[in-house]
Amino acid sequence: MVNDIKLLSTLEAMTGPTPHPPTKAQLLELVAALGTAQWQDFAAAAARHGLTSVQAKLLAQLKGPVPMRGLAALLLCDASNVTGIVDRLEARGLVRREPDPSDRRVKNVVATDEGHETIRRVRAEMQATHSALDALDEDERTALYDLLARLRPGLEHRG
Amino acid sequence: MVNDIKLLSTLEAMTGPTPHPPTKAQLLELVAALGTAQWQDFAAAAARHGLTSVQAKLLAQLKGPVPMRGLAALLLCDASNVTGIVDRLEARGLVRREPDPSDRRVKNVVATDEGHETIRRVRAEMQATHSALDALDEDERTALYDLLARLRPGLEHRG
DNA sequence: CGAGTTGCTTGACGATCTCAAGCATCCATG
DNA sequence: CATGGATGCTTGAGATCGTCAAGCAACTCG
Repeated sequence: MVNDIKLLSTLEAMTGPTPHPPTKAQLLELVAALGTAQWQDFAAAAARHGLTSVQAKLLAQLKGPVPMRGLAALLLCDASNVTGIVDRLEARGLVRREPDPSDRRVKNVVATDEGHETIRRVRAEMQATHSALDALDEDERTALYDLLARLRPGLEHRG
Repeated sequence: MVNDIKLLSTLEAMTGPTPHPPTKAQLLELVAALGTAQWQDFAAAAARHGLTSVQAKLLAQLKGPVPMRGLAALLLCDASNVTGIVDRLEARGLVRREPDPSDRRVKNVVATDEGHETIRRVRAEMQATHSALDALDEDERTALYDLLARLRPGLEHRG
């Protein structure tokens, strides 16, 4: 593919010389470092609102009503763990437990207005992440998005 | 920059049509999802070796001797927290505390041979991450590396 | 109806995390 | 040198997070 040569040289011109293609290990390390940095940015923003990162992560899942069991699946943890997290969020009025009309065993968790507003602010206050993305222009963001989208299938479908 | 147009069209040719540039929110969500997936891949690999993710993360920092204080800075947590984590790693022979020759207050933490070997295996067993990266060819990996490297400054230098 | 399954909670226990206190060691200033 | 203030680490209290086992209520199927 001839264009790939151009792509490579273009990027080298933008970012300084790339010492040949990166090792898989180097790429892995970079991905890990950025993932960690972004998570800490998220945790810090959540802490400013008196939330732990786990509480904020749970709150972020609540676009609609979600049963406890579903939250456990989303967070990849035991259902009994979700009970405690929701307890604390509910005690602060950020979340509500509603009975499921079609199955009386199920309790659906819903974010209150204050809950929605809080998680919206947390996302908005991830300054490090926002400013990092601002360093890219529109074409670069598109390129990044496409590359990351190609990584998704491999990472999500796991045992 | 004329070349960016070529870059964009090249990537579109490789990845299929992109429905216009992604929202910052979409990109953010994708980055978050992949960061989470990679972290869980890491945690699962660590668990197979009887390590918690935090223990594995600490072990991953030990290319050389690092004082307790330095570990606290790297992990962005309180020094008293590091004490407990190192205690448990030391009890399993993965890590050693050595006195610092130039400052008797300091204890340097060093990975034992078994510690190095364990973290090496954990990295090698991150199957989901490895197979995700295998989906990219060499030029794409280079492009991804360069784009991520440009994100680094914004994310790392934080207050 | 009865046996098995599923959804949630509870209790026990360990790991992680922070804060306040404490001890030993440095270091800077007099 | 002496001493007061930093600095590095540990300890203990207390909260959250995470798992597992056990229990109860409700659903499902025969």
